[in-house]
Amino acid sequence: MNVPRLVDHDQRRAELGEAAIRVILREGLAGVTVRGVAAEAGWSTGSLRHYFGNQYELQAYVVQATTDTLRRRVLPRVQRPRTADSAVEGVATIVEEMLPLDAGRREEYALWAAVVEWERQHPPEGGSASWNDQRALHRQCVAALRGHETAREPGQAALPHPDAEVELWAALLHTFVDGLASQLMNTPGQVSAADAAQLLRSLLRAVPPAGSSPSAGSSPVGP
Amino acid sequence: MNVPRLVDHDQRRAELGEAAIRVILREGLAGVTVRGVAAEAGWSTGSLRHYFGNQYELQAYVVQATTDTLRRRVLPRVQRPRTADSAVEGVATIVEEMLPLDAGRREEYALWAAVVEWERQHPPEGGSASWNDQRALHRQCVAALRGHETAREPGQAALPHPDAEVELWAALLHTFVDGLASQLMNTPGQVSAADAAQLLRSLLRAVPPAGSSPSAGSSPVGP
DNA sequence: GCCGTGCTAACACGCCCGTGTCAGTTAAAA
DNA sequence: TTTTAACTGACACGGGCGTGTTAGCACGGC
Repeated sequence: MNVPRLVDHDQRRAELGEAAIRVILREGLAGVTVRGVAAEAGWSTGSLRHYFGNQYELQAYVVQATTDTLRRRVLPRVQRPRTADSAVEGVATIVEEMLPLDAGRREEYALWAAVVEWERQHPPEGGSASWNDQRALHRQCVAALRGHETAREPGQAALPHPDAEVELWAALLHTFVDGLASQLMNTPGQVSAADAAQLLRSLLRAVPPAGSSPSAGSSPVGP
Repeated sequence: MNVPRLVDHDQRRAELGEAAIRVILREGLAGVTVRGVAAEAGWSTGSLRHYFGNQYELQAYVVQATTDTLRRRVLPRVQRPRTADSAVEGVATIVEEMLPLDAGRREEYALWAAVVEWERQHPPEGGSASWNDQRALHRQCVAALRGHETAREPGQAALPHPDAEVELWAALLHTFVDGLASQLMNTPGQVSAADAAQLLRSLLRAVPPAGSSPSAGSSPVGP
């Protein structure tokens, strides 16, 4: 049986994925067209369609590739060891790794927003695995936050921090971070990076008010 | 001089605006095409283009009309008098008027998001009047919040609430509300309306921690 | 009744899109 | 060297888009 020249499909697809990411950053997810990505990669549409039969397949692959890229870029920064002056500063530096505070992180957030847009338009139907995976970025962050909160607090390391309370604080922080990111992306100039950093620290100082608990409702947010 | 039949341009444009709003709700701002809006209104493209020479003019008008519609629908609800059991509940019911907690408010938020998207793609250049106007929706809410905070707090009505502190709390709440709205729109099912209501009240209970101030930086957010 | 202007709607042009088809090319196996 | 299957790239089709043009229509004034 003859075996003609064979190209590494996975590598070609990865190459396509990088080109598509450039297209997303330039024109958004709607700009990820068969013709557009092929041109960006320097191919013809026929060649591209030999690897992706559909525009749907192309976009689905690109979204998955973008997800992986983001995980590889953001997670190490979030999880890298820190020597923070205070618990507030420690958590703040973690959270800031995911906020669009400079050009690089703005790119990352734009990519993430494109993934969210895709998953909103194409609900995962089968299993909720996909965007749960996305959310894991924030989720894993607030988990790290929990570690910082309970472990590194110098003065009150032994204070009772019931899981429900920490869970609530994490949910509050998660939501606040979403809002901060939304403001940084949608209305730049209205809130600067420095403003965002200050606001974040203000919230971190305010939200676990040392003694009094914010009276957690029974599981205020889903798993 | 002969004066043939004359139609009320403003009324026709308003009619077009309503059709365009339906299109936005169905297909998003990108669906606001000359052909699409004309078909939605039951006109021909030629007729439409007699009132709007450009797609740009059409979309600009639609965005403005949407802004006005939102103001007319949301502001009265925000400003209506309330008899709240507590300050937290009072502010919560105000803020909830702007959160996409049911189908109607989801529609309003989708329209508002379309306006924000437009203004992000077409920066106002001349003056920052336009989206400042948009932001005024939230802004005016947090102003109402300030009134509630200082006036209606039963137990500690005379406590010193320096303007800088209230300003900071308002900014924190504003950002939190943005995040809550973003989560409700982008990942429904992840956080339900009831979850959002609970989270909001948890934040309101936590953020002004009765006595200790969150140590406001000098003007943490712009005007 | 007639006119002329404002309005209407149909068509045409060029562009970009997704998709299908298919002759040509390439390189590994025989 | 020949074969052959995988790969390439160009073209065509249908459709939607923005926009320009233009013939026809309606109706207030004469």
